[in-house]
Amino acid sequence: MERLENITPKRARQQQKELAQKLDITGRPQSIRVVAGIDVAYHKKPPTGFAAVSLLSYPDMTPIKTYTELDIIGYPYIPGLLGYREGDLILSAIEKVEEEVDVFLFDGNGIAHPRRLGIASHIGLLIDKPTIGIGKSQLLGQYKDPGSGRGSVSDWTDQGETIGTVLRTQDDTNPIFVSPGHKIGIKEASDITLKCTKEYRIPEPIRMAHQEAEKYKDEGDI
DNA sequence: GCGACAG
DNA sequence: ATCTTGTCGC
Repeated sequence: MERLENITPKRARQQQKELAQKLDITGRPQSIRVVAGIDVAYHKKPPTGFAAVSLLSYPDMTPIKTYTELDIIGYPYIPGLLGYREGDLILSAIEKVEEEVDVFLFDGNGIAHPRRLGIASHIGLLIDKPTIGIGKSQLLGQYKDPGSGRGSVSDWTDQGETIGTVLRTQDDTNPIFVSPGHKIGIKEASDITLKCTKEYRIPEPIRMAHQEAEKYKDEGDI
């Protein structure tokens, strides 16, 4: 099978520009019943990574099931090329999912990226499903501080174009950076993300995947 | 050239 | 991301 990680940084950046042309950032998923959160945890010794894909019902956020995958990571962390580092591992985990998933939430950005192809957009194109990128910090661009209350949003722009929203998910807590990955619009991505947030800053699907990935890490070495 | 840089 | 203790606050 095609190994996403076997590509030089130079070629990867060129490929990103091409793939970004195929993105669809309009509309919204038909009816949303199941959302999945994805996260990857790392071991230190062998560059080992653990991916977790947690499925939750929408909008109540009731846990359904979690799928995981463990493997060696063969690509370094290079800002802007996160998809090439975690892509293969994540795709393997997603292939195991049997249920129908309506939207995937990623730990990382969507079109809020130097070449408009953050990991959420990249994976979204490969699986041809709606995806949303959730960042905990600002990678690029500008924005006006949102209000201090939960639900306050502000446009996130870069190079003169809107790339997402800065969303306050809890009163008086740092906002999160939301950008559409693929097959979803900016407004829709922001609204869905807020509904996936309960009592914490981070959306439940991603919190669960994060938690599951670390749990799996403790248990067994490869 | 210099500084920044999701996870 | 990961390495790590205590500590302020609901």
